[in-house]
Amino acid sequence: MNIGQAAKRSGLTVKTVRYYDEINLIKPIKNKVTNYRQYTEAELAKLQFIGKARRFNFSIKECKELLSLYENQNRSSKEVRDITLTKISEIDNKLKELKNLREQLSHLVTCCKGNERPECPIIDELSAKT
Amino acid sequence: MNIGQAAKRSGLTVKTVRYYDEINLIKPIKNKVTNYRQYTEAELAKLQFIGKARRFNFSIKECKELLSLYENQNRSSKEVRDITLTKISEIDNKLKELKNLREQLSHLVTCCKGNERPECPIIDELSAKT
DNA sequence: ATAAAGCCTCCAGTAAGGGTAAAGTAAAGG
DNA sequence: CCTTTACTTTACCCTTACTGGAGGCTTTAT
Repeated sequence: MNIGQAAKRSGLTVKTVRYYDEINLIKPIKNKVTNYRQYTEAELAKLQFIGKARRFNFSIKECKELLSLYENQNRSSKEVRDITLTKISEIDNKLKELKNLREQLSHLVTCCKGNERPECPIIDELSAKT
Repeated sequence: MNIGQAAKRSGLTVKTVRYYDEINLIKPIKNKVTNYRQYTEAELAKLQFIGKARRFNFSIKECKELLSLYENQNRSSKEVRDITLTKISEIDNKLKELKNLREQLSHLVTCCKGNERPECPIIDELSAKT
């Protein structure tokens, strides 16, 4: 199938699918005459796989690893699990950081009157010498 | 003072300070002879202000707004507060999204045996049609 | 006098595509 | 058969917020 079909059926944009070809993630064969990309059902399945992995917040690099495990019948489920655990721990770090930020910002907000006057504890905090 | 001093005292890198000049965030005067950037104490204070705002997760664009409020003696604290509230709500959205992802991934991990065998519920999930 | 440190500009790269343009190709309608 | 419309191609610049490096001045220290 052409790239438009592959994109539609995978829920990705044509741009994205073309990008995945460019970075050697999923390279279809090309029609020698028209120079159009030709996607097989197997390649479509990989596009769908990548799309889902991306939605799970895996980076392209991680998607590449997962894809090679997906294609490898001799994989150990441990490898997949380890990548996932690493991702979870990254998410945990990000969560901790964001919670901390939220805490600090919301503290500042409660201190600020939010009126027409210029006095502002938020600005004061941002101006404070560390 | 020269850029090296300004960078050191603001806790930013020389590269970053130069970048802030380039994007018209904080533009020092330049010595006509040596072409060196010359930072005043007031500009240093702004660099410190930006540094802190960035650490609070404000984007450069938001830093620009905050900086103009910082410099405006007629500001209303409400404006500052509103920017901060918007930032908090963005953080909340991100938190929600990350918590959701974490939930799903950790569920998958508990389903996966993580052994030497190839059967893997994580791969299966990523392979599943939508 | 010379070497090291500091400064300058310009160029390229990062993640993961998005936007647009010019041009070739295909399919449908008249 | 011709035209219009839809699809595809490559190529280039844009995004965020910098970071790194090359090559070349200036200042400072020895």
